[in-house]
Amino acid sequence: MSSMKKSEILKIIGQNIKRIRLEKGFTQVDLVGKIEARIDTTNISRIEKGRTNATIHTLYKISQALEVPLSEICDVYFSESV
Amino acid sequence: MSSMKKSEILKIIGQNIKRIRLEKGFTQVDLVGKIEARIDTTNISRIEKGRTNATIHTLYKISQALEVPLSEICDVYFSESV
DNA sequence: ACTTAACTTGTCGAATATGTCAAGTATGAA
DNA sequence: TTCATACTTGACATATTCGACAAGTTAAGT
Repeated sequence: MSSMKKSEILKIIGQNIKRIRLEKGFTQVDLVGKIEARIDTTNISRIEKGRTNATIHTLYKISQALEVPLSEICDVYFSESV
Repeated sequence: MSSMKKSEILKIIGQNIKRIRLEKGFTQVDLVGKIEARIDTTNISRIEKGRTNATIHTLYKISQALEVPLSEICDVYFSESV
């Protein structure tokens, strides 16, 4: 399990975001409202679905809205055997 | 310190990567050689310098080459007071 | 001074992320 | 059924990433 495919990474990131968002009881619209920086539900939906390879700044904005560290969103398993 | 500017985030991410890379004694060329996935030193340099808003997949590839979890690269301080 | 290695930076083209808008789906309540 | 809320998806325009190549810079060693 040395390196995951791109689609797998994106899916995991998206699942992380959706899981945290639901745990906190937020809707996608809530997230958009919580941050001054521009972002919209279309993109959030696509990221949660793993359909888009988000930039780190977009993920940072989402982490701010979710009130979690960016690193929590980026929590993808790691294997030492590269 | 509720939300950092885009340029600040990118700079921190870049510093993380460069610090880890140097700690491990790798050159940028080393990194490129360590992963089968295509990536080049031009982009690594720009990311380390905070000049480019990298996608999560690119950062993942770099994390693989650095042999650290993606979340370590994405370690940006978090403030509860959003 | 010269060479080499490591890194930076500019440019180019192709691919794609993002915001915006519109339309569609799903669910639940009245 | 009707309405509202939440989410998804497609299309479009704009901006930017990313790989590539070339050229420039910096630092260390001989």
